[in-house]
Amino acid sequence: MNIHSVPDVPVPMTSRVLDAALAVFTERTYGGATVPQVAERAGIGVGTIYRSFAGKEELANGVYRRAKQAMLDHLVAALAAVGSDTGARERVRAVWSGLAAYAAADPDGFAFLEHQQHAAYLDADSLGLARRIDVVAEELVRDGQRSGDLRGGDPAMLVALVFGAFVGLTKQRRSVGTTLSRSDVDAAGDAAWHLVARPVTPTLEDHP
Amino acid sequence: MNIHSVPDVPVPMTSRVLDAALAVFTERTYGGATVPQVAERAGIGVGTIYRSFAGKEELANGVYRRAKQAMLDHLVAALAAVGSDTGARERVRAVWSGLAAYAAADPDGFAFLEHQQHAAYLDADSLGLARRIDVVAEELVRDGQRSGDLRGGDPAMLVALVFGAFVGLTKQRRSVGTTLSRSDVDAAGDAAWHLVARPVTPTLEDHP
Amino acid sequence: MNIHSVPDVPVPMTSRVLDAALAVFTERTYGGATVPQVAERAGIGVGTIYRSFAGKEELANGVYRRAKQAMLDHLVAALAAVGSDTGARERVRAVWSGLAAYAAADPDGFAFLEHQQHAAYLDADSLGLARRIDVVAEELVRDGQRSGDLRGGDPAMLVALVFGAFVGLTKQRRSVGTTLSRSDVDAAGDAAWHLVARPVTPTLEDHP
Amino acid sequence: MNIHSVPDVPVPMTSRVLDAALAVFTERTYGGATVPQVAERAGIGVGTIYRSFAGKEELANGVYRRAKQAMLDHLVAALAAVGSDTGARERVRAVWSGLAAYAAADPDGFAFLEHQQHAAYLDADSLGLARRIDVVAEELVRDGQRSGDLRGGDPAMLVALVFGAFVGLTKQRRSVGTTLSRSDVDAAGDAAWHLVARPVTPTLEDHP
DNA sequence: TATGAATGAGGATTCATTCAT
DNA sequence: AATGAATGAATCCTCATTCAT
Repeated sequence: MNIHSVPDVPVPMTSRVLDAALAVFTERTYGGATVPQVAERAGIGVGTIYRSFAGKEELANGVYRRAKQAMLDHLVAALAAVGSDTGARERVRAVWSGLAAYAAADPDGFAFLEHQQHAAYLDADSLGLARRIDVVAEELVRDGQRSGDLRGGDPAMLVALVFGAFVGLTKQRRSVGTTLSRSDVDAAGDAAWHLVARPVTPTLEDHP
Repeated sequence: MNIHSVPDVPVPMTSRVLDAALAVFTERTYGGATVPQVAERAGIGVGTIYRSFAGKEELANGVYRRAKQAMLDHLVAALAAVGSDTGARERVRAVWSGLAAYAAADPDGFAFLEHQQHAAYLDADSLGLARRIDVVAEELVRDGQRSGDLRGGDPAMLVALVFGAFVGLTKQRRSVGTTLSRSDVDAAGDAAWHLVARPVTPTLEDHP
Repeated sequence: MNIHSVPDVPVPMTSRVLDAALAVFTERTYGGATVPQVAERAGIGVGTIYRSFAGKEELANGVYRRAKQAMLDHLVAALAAVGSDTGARERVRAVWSGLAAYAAADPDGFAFLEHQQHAAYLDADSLGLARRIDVVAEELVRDGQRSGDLRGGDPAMLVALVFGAFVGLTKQRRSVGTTLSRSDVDAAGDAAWHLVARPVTPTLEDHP
Repeated sequence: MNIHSVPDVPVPMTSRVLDAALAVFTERTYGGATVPQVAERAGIGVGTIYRSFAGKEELANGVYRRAKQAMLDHLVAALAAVGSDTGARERVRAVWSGLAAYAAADPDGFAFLEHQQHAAYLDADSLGLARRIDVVAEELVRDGQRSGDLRGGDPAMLVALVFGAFVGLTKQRRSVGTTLSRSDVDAAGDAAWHLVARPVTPTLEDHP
């Protein structure tokens, strides 16, 4: 039924609630969503939600955590696929593809993660998970900078630029109602590579 | 007091309300903000808000419109400053600086505009304004593509990538609590240029 | 301009306010009317109302009192016109015509007086005035009963029946949007007379 | 508990709310009543009201409809009791008794129906019901006029006179705090009969 | 004197949460 | 375990009243 479900296995309650909550929170924002709306979407009674989650806030943390973890899993899987001894370009490509894979597999999850102001309800665990993904990405950038393949500057900034570019892309696609094709992803990924690649022709300017 | 105020002139009610609403909406999201919170922030009574705005929704449209217009003004001003006969690189730089100038002058406004799900309350006028800014940017990209300075592909996609990169940058800075320095902006702008620049034939330079 | 105004004399503030308040209270009920609505109807500022009346409640008492007094005046005038030495039939006719004259001259006032639940805001003076009109009518009934022209029973009850019949008539006419013609009034007045007239011994006439 | 309840059956929520709303609306007018007042009277939470009724307006329609229907039922029952082949006098008596029976069984309902300005919130269904009761009464008058038992004139007017007289009676009784006794009703009903009866040729009796 | 902007208590309505079934 | 009726605090909004102009 969705990225988080397994065929032929009855979807457990918690998962159904998270699915519904993700859909509703994504569509209406945490603050704009109501628990009854989540219940209706899940096809269950309101009270049932409270059997799995202490309240709306914990529910939102559950949604956030599951999505963030899935995104991390996709990134890690994409990086693992190219191996750890490839060049920076391959690894950036892998990251970009990993993001695309997750965004394709769980568009609502991706969109939800991009909402601003999660701060109002995120707990320490959720924040820690968010931090881990940043750390992975920043480490990657540092590696690339060390090898001379990536441009210099604050790794966090480069990560933010690439990640932001990808988010911008998905947002635009969402606004026009289309999905990213394989070639769109590749074309944009190529562009994103140049965003962080050590500029060519720099030979003259950088080291005269 | 803020980007929208003029020294030594008493701030009109509407403006005070918009200022407060922007701050509260940005901090807590439209759905998470309450009208009393806005009133308290503005230092006025709740009822006073309803003298200037028909309701929370119209208030949010006012906030959105003012911010979007200011962003557009900054972009137009930055482009006007470099003239219309400059090369693509100069113009991309101008756009990037214009965004930075607006984000620096009105950080809350910039952040608010980046919120997702404005759709729940934006009216036709607001949507029209949003569209205008996109049109300006896309036209710029088309020009650059025609002259061969920018890479090919859907102009809207390139705009989304650049804009997204900038948003990612501001978001990251906000999360660590620092502001963008002039050199940060320039460094990131240089990176963003390569995001859209026509790639130098990679065969020779990259793998000689 | 209305029953309470005199030609060529500028309408004093208090009167304008009462006129507007009567119209609004009649149309929307005391509880459903707002002071700003009264102000707008009067073509004046809200604050101005509070220069003549301490509040909405006192305003309603003013409206009530003026209307009740006008009704009393009409009744007294009609009775005076037929003199005090006429028969019961003439006097009942006079009362009926007096009511009709007032209802014609000040339809809103008449309708307002018929609203239920004035009790929520009427003060002692207003209640006293209301009582006076009842006393006049009951005394009239008692006279007629003494002379043998009117049927027996609680005078207050007979008054209530006649008065109620008249109110029912005006209400029905209001609901269909027509006004009472002279002949309507007379026909209904004739019927009303039989309501209180001492019945002719039915044994002979009805079953000869 | 009231006219609408059945012994030994737990009063359903809707009914409890209607009972309370009737009491509060009757006492304070639709515009002057508040939903919390209704809730308190019903001994339930405010939110509970909104489970049975969409809002104050729909609640008022429910109250109106239930009362109007009950009044209609009483009239129909009273008419059925005398049969359709009786004379006009019997049928007028039946109507009068039916009104009295309803007013006795549900004084608040009767009083509420007499409020003016229901128009502000009544919906089409409620208005249709109101019309039905008028149609029944007018048809009765037309029958009586055809048979020569009732005086001529617009049937709606005669209905209005009789109905108005009854309303005047209940209003007066309410104001003095007493209830109508059987003999009061009969005495007043006799008077009301003469209100609509074809007058006996006045020439002989009045001026022999 | 007349005004109407400003106010905040109060009104209608919603919604997170509980708990008896 | 699951439900959804019931709740009342919290929300949006209105309006009687005040007061500086």
